[in-house]
Amino acid sequence: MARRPSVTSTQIAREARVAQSTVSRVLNGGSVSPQTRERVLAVLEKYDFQPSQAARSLVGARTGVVGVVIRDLTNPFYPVMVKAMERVLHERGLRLFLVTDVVAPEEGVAMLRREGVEGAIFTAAVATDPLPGRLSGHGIPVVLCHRTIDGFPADQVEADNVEAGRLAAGHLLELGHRRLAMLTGVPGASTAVQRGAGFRELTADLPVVEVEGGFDYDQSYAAVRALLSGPDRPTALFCQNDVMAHAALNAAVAEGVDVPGALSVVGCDDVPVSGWERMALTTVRQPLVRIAQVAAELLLDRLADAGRPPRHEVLPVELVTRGTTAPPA
Amino acid sequence: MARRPSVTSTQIAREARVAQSTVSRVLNGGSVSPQTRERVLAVLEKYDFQPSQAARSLVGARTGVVGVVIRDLTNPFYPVMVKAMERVLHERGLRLFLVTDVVAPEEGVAMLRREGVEGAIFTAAVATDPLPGRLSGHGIPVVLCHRTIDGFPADQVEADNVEAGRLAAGHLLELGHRRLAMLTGVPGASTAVQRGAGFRELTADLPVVEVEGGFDYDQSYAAVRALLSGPDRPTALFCQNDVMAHAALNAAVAEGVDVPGALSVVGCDDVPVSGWERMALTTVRQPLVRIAQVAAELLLDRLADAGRPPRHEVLPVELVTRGTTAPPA
DNA sequence: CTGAAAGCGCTTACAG
DNA sequence: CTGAAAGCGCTTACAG
Repeated sequence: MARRPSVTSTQIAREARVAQSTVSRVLNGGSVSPQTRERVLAVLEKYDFQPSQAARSLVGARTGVVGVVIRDLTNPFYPVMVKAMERVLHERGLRLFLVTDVVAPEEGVAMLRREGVEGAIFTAAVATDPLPGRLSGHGIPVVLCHRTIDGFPADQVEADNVEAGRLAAGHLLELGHRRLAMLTGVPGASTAVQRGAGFRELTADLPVVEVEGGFDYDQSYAAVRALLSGPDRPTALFCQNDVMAHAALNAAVAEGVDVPGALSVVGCDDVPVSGWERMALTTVRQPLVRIAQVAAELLLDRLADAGRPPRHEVLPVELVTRGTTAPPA
Repeated sequence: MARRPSVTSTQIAREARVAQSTVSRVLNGGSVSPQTRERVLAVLEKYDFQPSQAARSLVGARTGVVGVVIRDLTNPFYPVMVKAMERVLHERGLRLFLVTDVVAPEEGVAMLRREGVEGAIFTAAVATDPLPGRLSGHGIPVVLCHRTIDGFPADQVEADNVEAGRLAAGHLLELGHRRLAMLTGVPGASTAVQRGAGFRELTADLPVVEVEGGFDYDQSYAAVRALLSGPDRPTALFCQNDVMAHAALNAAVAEGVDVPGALSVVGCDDVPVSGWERMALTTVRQPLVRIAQVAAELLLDRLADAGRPPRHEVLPVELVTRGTTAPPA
C-alpha cells in the first residue's frame, strides 16, 4: 500500500560515497567533477533511479504541471486538441493534468489547486462559467482555448467563428436555399454565439428555424428527427458543430430523407470523421491542432512573463465542400 | 513563475490560533473538539484552502495517483475506457495520470515512477512490450486491460476475443461467403492474435486472404483500396477492429464497391460510431465500459491486498448484425 | 568542486 | 482533545 520510492537520492549518495546534494547536482546539471559525476551516474543507472516529483514540487520553484480542462473526452474533437497540447507542453518538460467532466466543476478547480498547477487551459468554458475566474483569482494563469469569454482578462485563442457562420450561410444561399434551419450548440458558449451570429448576418431577411442540439449527439439526433418529421421541413440545415451534423446525417437516414437530394447539411469544425466517404460532410474547417498549439504556447509565454498583456488570437477558417450540400430540389 | 500555495496549513493554524497539526486533523478527520473544528473550518473556508498534494504525497503513505497508459487517444475506443476508469478511480479518491504515445515508452515508465503512481493500467500492451514488466519489477502493481500478455504475472481483463473471431466467421459462413479476407491488427497484440485465431478456427478449410491494417485507419484504408482494386476480390472481409472496418467501408465507397451488395464487412468492438445509420456496421460487440471498470476494480483490489493471486477476467462478446453484411451476389 | 544544513508543506506518532 | 517535533525526498543557497 505504501508507495515510497524504492531508492532515494540519499541512498544513491551513500553508495556513491558523496553528499546527497552532489547527487542532486548531477541530476540537475550542477557543477560536479567528471570523476564524481561518473561515479554517481553509475549508481544512478544501477538502480534506474527516478527522483520523486512530489519532493521536487514541494521544494522547487515549480511543479511542472499544467492543467487542461476538457468537457467531454469522447467528443472526437478534444483528443486531437489534448494530443497537440501535450506535444508542445511535453517538449518543454511540462506534464499535463487532465480534468474531465467526470469530476464536478468545483471539484476540478480544487484539484488543480491541490496539484499546484502552474497554469491551466480551458477548452470549453462558457460565459457564465465561474471556474476560469476562480482559478486566476488564486493567481494561476488561465488560457481560454477554442471557446472564449468576452472581456475575460486572460490569453485566449479561437477560430474565426463568425466567419464560419457566414461561410456556411453563404454557401447555402448560393446554392439557392431559402428554407433554412440551424442546429444550435450550448447556449452561452462563444462558439455557438459567434457561429450563430455569422449565419444570421447573411440570412437576416429569411426565417431561420432554430433547434437546440447542445453540441451533443443524442440531443441533436432526437431534435433533427423531430424537425424532419414535422411540417415545413427546411431544405438546408446548418449545424454549429460537426458532431451535431453527424447526428443530423444519421437522423436523416432514419427519417428516410435524402441528403443532399432533399436536405443539405453543413457542419462546422471538420473533425477527421467528416472526411470519411460515408459521411462526406460539407463543413467549415477550423484549425483544430493549431488552436491547441497556440493555447499551449500562450500559456508557456505567460509562464515566462506574467506581466505581458493578454493576447487574443483568432485563427482563420475555410469552407470545405463535400457531398452533403446541393441545390434545393 | 514560482508556484507555491497561496496559503499553507501553517498560516491557517496561525490565524485560527491552533497548532498546524490540528489543522491537519480537521482536514483529515482526526479527533478535534467541536469548537476548535468550527474555528479552523471558518479560516479554511475564508481562504478556500486546498492542501498541497506534493506535500501530502511526500509524507503520506500513498500518493493517490494511478497511471493509465493509452496508446492513441484519438482512437474513439480509448476515451470511452479512460472515462469509465476515471469514474471508478475518482470514486475512491484516486487521481489518474495519463501517459499517451506522445511520450516515448521508456520515458513513460520513468514518468510513472517519478510520479509515484500506486499502480498502473496498460490498455494496449503487446507481447514484446517490456514496459509492464519493468514497472512491476519496481514493485508497482500493473493491470493489463483489453490487450493481455500470456503468462504475465498480473491482473488482466479482456473480451473473449477468440469467440469474437468465431462469431464473425460463423456469421459470414452462414451467409454463404467462401471468398474471405481478414484485415489484421498489430502483430503481437493479443486482440489481433485471438480474433485471428477464432476466425481461422471456423475457416480452416478456406483460403483466407490476410492483409495487415495495424489497427490503424490510414494503413487500413490504403490496404483495403489495394485489395478491392486487385484481382480475386473477396466477397467478405473481417476486420479485427472497428476502426479498420470503418476504413474498409470508406475505401469501398472510394473504389465503387457496394456494401453489402458486392462486399460484406464485419468489424469488432462496436464503438459508438458503428451504430450510426450511415455506417451501420455489423460487428462483434465487446463490453468496452465494463472492461475498463473491471480493470480499475482489479487494480483497487490489488492495492487493498498485494498478496492476492492474480485474476484474469474474460468478458463475453456478442454479434451485432446491422447493414454491412448480406449473402454473396 | 563538494558537503552540511535549512526548508518546502504536510502527516503522523508521541506526549501531555 | 491538542501541541511540539520528527521526517518524507528533494533543491538550493552557503561555506569551505
